[in-house]
Amino acid sequence: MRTAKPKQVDVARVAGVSQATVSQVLSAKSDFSVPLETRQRIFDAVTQLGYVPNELARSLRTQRTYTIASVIPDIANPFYPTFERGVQDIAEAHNYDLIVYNTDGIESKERRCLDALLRGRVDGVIGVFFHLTRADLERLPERDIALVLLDQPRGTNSTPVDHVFVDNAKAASAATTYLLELGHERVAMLTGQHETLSGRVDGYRQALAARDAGFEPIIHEAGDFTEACGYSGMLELLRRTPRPSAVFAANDVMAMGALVAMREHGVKVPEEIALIGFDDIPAARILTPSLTTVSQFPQHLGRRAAELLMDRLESNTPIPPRHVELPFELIVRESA
Amino acid sequence: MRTAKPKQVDVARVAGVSQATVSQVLSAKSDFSVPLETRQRIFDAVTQLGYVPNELARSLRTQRTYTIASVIPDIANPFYPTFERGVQDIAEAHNYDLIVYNTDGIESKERRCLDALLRGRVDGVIGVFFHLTRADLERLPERDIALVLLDQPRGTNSTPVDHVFVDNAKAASAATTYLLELGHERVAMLTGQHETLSGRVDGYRQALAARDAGFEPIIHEAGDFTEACGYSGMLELLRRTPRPSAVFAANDVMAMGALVAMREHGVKVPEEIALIGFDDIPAARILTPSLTTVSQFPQHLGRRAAELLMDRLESNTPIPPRHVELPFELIVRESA
DNA sequence: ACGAATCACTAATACGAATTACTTGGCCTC
DNA sequence: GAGGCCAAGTAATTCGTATTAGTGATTCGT
Repeated sequence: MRTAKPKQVDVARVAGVSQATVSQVLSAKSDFSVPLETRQRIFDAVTQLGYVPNELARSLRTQRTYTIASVIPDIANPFYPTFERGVQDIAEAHNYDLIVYNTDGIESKERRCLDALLRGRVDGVIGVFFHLTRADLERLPERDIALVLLDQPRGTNSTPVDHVFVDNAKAASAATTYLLELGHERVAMLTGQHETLSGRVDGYRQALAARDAGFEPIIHEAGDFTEACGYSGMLELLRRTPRPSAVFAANDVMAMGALVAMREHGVKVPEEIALIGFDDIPAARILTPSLTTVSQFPQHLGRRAAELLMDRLESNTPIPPRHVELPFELIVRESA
Repeated sequence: MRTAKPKQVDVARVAGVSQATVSQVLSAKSDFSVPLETRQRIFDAVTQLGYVPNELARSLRTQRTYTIASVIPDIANPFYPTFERGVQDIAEAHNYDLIVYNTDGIESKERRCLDALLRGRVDGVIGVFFHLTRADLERLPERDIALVLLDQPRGTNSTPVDHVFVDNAKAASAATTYLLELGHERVAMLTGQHETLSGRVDGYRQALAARDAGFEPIIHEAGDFTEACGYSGMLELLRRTPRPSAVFAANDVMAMGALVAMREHGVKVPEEIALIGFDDIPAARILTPSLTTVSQFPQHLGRRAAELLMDRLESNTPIPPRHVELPFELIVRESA
């Protein structure tokens, strides 16, 4: 049986050349002249031994890992799989591997994750961070790890950090305005605690203010943006008198919970209470009633983020920070 | 400004010791005696310089990467995010990172993926492979890369490859039997081309045979197990005379498509045609009517697979191959 | 025919940490 | 006061590949 893990020296021995030559031929940089006959001997030795290069050693030497990381709250949140798929597709096309971290939006996990990322195993990071500060994150570019954030840029920054984002406030405002234009007189917002999606709440407020809605914002904060919270939050809203005539949920998952709550209480959607979500998760289209929602085109978002990262990784001149705003779209279906 | 990437030698210089000592102290193996005072000097130097260990170098030396890979068809298929989450949770608890590969169930991608995995960047793999042969996959353990397959074991094997699986045939048979027991006289199966989920078709056939159903299997193969195929496949089934009285879809995604098709054609579910899916994806519960389906407990599946892998990685004695069958459950909801 | 240029290749080193084998000095014991 | 032992380290090597600086042999130009 052949030796378990042949390396370049072994190939070299079999082919009757030096390890350096093997490296030259295999990495195909081609600015070295090696006659075809010798190349062939090397390739033969490679197949004979079943040689496979060791990426660790290569990466250590070249300082390139051809791996990127993506940091998200939770892959089980239906917004992210599509997003990840976008990232993957671009990464794969450039021959990069993808490491995924779930932070659950928890500070300690974000921090652990940052530590791991600093240890040199990835060339770049695409991330959603809720707790880490600008200063925390800048440690990445300081160590030559490219960074693309999925977030609205705050302030001007000099460090090379790219941002890809959808203007959440604008989008939320559009959704709210749509409800107001339908003639709703009490539009409530159903959101989670924590400022995570605060842009959406801002947009809701702005829309009410801008159209002089004639009622105070009704903002119900229920837990952590899960379906269960959407459910319980909606129950609370149903208890209010007067009931809201429309509900804008901070995301589709909460909207789903709200829908279940209303279904159980025999509340007709949209006749009695209209409902709008945010994200256009795959299930939104299939629900009954199908969910009117705001799409951020997650796959596109992922692709775009990955493209920025790839640009940065493959450019040999420094690139100034770029802020890419991507479009949203209000997808009108049955629920509002 | 401090130097961009301090290494152990830099720490050593500042602390006034040798690099070897720094390594000893930081890796905390503790069989070396280093007085507290020296340790403290080293830790101080670490914080002063902002030293972060380089995992690549460490991995090259120790032959451990603390990274595992998970190979799945498509993270955007709603079965997998939950599964991945299970894997992640266990991996994270053991301080392992996770690389995700999507193969789309395509042979070329599976092969590329295998090549990447052989390059030494991961300690272990959890995978779903449709095309690679036993011989292909055995190259992993041969190179000391642990392997857990999500698949029914075929034949006996001597190489240390673990299997975690749900008996698809048994589960499909249970679903079909349930429909038969409801009194359905023409139960059709809606599946995709390709043998991917053939166990489920087998189960369907077995159930019909076992109960002497009195009608020929009605198996409609439509494309690649996507919602679109479920939709078009269901349209075909609706055109048949007589129509089936119940449909068993090979997975929930197809069932969703089928549901849409029936909704559009005014077919009442389950009154006119009953519907059962497979997988219990998160949306199944929320659909109208909610979907009766077979759950494989994907998160549990992921956790179990990861646990087997961790066992193998952390044991220093060889472990014989293990075959773990996990339970399924027929979740009865409204659609059947 | 002589230096220059080119070809085909190699020796040596670096990447950053882990690890093994060894050194040094002090103390204790008999 | 010889021998042994322990504490507190260090020098040197290793992991597997990429890369730089060369080397000896041949060919070319004039």
